[in-house]
Amino acid sequence: MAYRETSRIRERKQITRQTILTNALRLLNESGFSGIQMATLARQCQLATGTLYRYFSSKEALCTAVFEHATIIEINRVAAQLQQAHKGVPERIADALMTFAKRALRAPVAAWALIAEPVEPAVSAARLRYREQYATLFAQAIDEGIVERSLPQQNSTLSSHALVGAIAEALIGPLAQQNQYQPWQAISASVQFCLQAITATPYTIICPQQELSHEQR
Amino acid sequence: MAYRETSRIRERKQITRQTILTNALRLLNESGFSGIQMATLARQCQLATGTLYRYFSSKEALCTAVFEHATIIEINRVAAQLQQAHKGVPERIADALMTFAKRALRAPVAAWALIAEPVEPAVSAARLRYREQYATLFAQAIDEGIVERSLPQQNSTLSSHALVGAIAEALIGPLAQQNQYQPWQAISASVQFCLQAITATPYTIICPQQELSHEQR
DNA sequence: CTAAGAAGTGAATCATGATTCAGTTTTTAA
DNA sequence: TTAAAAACTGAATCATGATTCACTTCTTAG
Repeated sequence: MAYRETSRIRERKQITRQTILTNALRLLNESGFSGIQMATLARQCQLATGTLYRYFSSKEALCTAVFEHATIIEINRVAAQLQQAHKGVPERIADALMTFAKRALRAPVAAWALIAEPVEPAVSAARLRYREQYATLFAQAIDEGIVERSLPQQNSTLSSHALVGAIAEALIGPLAQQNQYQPWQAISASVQFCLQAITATPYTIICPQQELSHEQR
Repeated sequence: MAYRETSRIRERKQITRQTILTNALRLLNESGFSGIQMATLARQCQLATGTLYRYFSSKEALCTAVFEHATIIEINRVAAQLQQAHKGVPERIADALMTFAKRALRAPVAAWALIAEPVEPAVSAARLRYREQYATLFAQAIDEGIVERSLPQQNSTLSSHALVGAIAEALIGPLAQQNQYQPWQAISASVQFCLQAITATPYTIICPQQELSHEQR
């Protein structure tokens, strides 16, 4: 017996892994999953292609990890909106949904990659986990709302899944093919739909076009 | 001497060519240029892969032709808007720009493919011709407007190119990466910008959100 | 310092999809 | 009916990018 992994090595590997993910994420933002090529990625990380396979068993596994890495970033943004202490739960949820949607529309290549780009089955499976994570987050907020009486009694797990499904649908539409409505219309309608669904009262959201026409006058 | 191409054969070849383009266009709408595979396309057309090469010298040439075919469809839509006899030129141009933008947002995979998907150089060159065709169309309308006095005197060629550039920019932004604004905001602002640019007077467009909130009340 | 055990390397191999081409079928004019 | 000239075919070949693996370098415990 001689070599044994030390914390120094563990940390170094952690950094290398992070480097790979960061560079892959940049490629994802530039041209989607199809833009991630093992040789290119290795070069950008200053590693040999073989080394990538010491960190990820296949390109599919790598793409899945990138997917999850990107998702965590988005999740954190949404989580931040859900934690605004000075606002009520319904408003926080509306903010979170809007943030989710706006970020998707602001980085559409990445959003398209995360939501609609045709990918291998393993990445599709990650998509399901991704929605699950969002649902969990929203479910916590809903539970909070129920406790503070700003939301009526309800099954928070069910509500949160419905909520994620509705907002994703509103984004998949505009980003993919077969929708009949327009992006912003779909988003505001969805947020309104979601909020009305969980508050069980009418809910009006501020329309970005109103801000625009105000500025221009 | 014996075989000589007859009109019967010429027509049959024309139909085959059209079949290829139609099937390729469907693939384009489904998953962009990367979704067009020679073997798949040949199968869908009930042809051998080699036959595709009798009609198009390479996949690149085929993609270019598909690009142009798709473009012609879009051009015809825009042209139809520009020909509405009962409306003034400025309104017709606004309608045409909106149509262009809306269609792009309604078929974003195709729009992304036509406007932003990374493609071979020959297809990029087709993009320039595509913009040129739009410019020509708008230039004709502008000239008409000048004659009927609904538009002030101006260089219609220059104006039309500026107009196409502005609206494309407003679409490339939302569909690609680095923009700061939202799709509908970008479109309405661009159409407003374009109309104000060519009419030299304030111009307000109807905001889709207003229709929405009206419906929902 | 040394040898076991990893980690890292990159050229060789494999898989996928574009392209070619030798052979087959179709079409035409005489 | 026939032979020239296409048109068509699809298996073979080529190109690109993922994956492997024999080898080298690094790290650690003794």
